[in-house]
Amino acid sequence: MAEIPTRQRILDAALDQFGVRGVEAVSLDEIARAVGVRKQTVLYWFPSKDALVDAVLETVAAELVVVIDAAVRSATDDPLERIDAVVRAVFRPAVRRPALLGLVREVSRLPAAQADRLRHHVQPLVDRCVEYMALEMDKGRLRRADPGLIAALAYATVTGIATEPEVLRAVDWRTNVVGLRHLRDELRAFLRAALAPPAE
Amino acid sequence: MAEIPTRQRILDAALDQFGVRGVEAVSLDEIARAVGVRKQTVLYWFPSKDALVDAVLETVAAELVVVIDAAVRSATDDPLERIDAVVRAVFRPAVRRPALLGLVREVSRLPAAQADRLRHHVQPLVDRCVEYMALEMDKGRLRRADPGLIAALAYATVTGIATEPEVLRAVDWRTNVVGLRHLRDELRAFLRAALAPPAE
DNA sequence: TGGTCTGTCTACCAGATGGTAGAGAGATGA
DNA sequence: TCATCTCTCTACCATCTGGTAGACAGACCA
Repeated sequence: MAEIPTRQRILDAALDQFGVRGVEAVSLDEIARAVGVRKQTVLYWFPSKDALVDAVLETVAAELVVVIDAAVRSATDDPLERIDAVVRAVFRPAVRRPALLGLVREVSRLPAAQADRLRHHVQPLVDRCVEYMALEMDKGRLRRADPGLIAALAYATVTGIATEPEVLRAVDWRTNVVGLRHLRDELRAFLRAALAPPAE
Repeated sequence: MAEIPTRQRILDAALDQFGVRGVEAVSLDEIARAVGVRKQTVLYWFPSKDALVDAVLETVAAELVVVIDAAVRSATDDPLERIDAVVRAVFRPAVRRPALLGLVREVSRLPAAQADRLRHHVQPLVDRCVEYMALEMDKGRLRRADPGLIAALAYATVTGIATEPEVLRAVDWRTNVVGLRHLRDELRAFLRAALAPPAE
């Protein structure tokens, strides 16, 4: 069994903790402890906490872009199908590892410089998405609305439901396999209804 | 002009900071500074940081319950109108003061005891909402789906869009009055489409 | 053999953190 | 007048924070 290099293990642990508890709330000592190493080893691989945050953001952004890109490409031409494919692709990793989207959410609390860097990674994806939606609205295959805000709203729905298990507990939802599939299907139906053009 | 008592000013400042930056990331010193008082004065009014967090959660929960309750009562019988009324009622304070819903979101990072306390406040509201939705689905006035998950999804959409200004910036949205009204209307249309029964 | 390079460590440090102890100023009431 | 109560303060404290300096052990290389 090949062992995972220290640097990667630090990145993993940092992603989990930052994403779940927030960047400011997590100390280098805690990350080091989770990895089974001393704080100074963390500082050897990443010269400062800021550098570590940057690296984590970079990997998350890259990963998300790849997953979403693949999903978009794999789906049929129909926009509702495409959106569906993206939801299915993002849903599993996101719910299994709330830290992933949790970290994306964390951006709004980050200092501007770091937020900008992450945005820089994701912006092309967003732009393409908005353009695409505008086009499909013109074709009458999506409900006519402000494409930018629609994209933001869809994002908010998916991210919110994936990062707030507490809310799901409040409505008595179960975390098992059946519950997961049920949630995913409700999410897909919800988005589909929200985005489909009105039946004529 | 009557001056606001210290205790209240501490609560206000704490709500803003906790909601925007996260509970763990905010120190008592920072709150004290924002109020214009020493940390020990904060600790005089609230014997510990935990006690302060509890108090803030309590006031937020109470406030939200009142606002939502009033909106529900003021609307007509139609469920889509009711939901619309709630969105309109929550939207203004939420977007003006992102800390409000930000703090609700913060619950998923809180220790279990505090999360439970907040849930205890909000649970009756949630239960009533879910029951009501189930009823209206039976009447065919809401799209048939799992009422609990639908409630959670609608919540995720509203909270997400109100607490993540970064996302709105990514789609080039403007924070002015026109932008605000536009956003509110798109949000209402989005939810309406997601919740309305399919046109027959 | 000796020297350099890599990765982890121990030993610190200055500053911030949540919290305790108790002084002192002003109002209130006997 | 004196005592008490209410509120805010200064002075501390142990612990934790991100970060520096440098020791040390093993691998690689001449």
